[in-house]
Amino acid sequence: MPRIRHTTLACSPGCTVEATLELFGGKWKALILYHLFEDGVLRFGELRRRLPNVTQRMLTNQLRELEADGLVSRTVFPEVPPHVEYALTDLGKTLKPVIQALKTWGDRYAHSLQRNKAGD
Amino acid sequence: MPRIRHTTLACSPGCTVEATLELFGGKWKALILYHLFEDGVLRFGELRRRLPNVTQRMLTNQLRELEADGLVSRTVFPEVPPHVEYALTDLGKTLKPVIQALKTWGDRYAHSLQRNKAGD
DNA sequence: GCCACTAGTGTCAGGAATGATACCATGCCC
DNA sequence: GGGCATGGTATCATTCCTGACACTAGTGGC
Repeated sequence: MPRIRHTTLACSPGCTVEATLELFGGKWKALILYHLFEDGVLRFGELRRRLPNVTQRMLTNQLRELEADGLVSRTVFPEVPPHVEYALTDLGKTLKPVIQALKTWGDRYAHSLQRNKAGD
Repeated sequence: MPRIRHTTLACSPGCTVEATLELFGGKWKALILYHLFEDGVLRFGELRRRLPNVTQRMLTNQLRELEADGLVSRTVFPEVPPHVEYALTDLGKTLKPVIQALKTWGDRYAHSLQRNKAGD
């Protein structure tokens, strides 16, 4: 996914599908959004704990992109040690049905998938 | 997204979100699925015409992966010149609400996106 | 002084994803 | 025989994504 950068929005019909997908096509973005939907506001460290397989650098990266796309807000509290909170923006919250659809499908049909199961 | 290969399904809650995403995280898979939803059955060449920016190799590739995941069926007619038809499987059809959710969101909020608009 | 804590950043390297290009088979038409 | 059409493959190069690792700042605690 991501990995994916589209050039224009004026391509084929259904291109908005692609455009939407790019927003959370990043390897961990959907998961980040999911946790933010669950928990509301999360600090950087809390996110790290919820996503143990994600490198610090990757997490920062994905969060920055989500922020740049206006889906996630980043609030810095000028304290020591640092304190940063991440939350969904209003725009980000509108993605809830989309993420929900992904999760619903996954919960229901994940077992139907053949390929990745055994070897992977 | 692609490009993304997850290792286990038994990670965090919400992992099914990721798992689902991997199915059409490939650069063009969502678009392929979208066109199959629209048109039902499509020949290889018809898909190519609908996705002009996709290389032949990429299209083949993505179709093979969709087939491997059981979302798309491939029917070869032993004729000359070759004739191959692609269609959604029953499992593939269950993805409709998901793709629909992506499209609905995209149609409604695409204009709200800042980043990719101008320069990109 | 030394270490720890939080939220990062910088650099490097490996590998996967993607694109460009050329090539193949076969039957038909001229 | 030459060219066209369809649905691919093979090979190569490149770009991009991702991960590992080390490093930073400022304050508090020992």
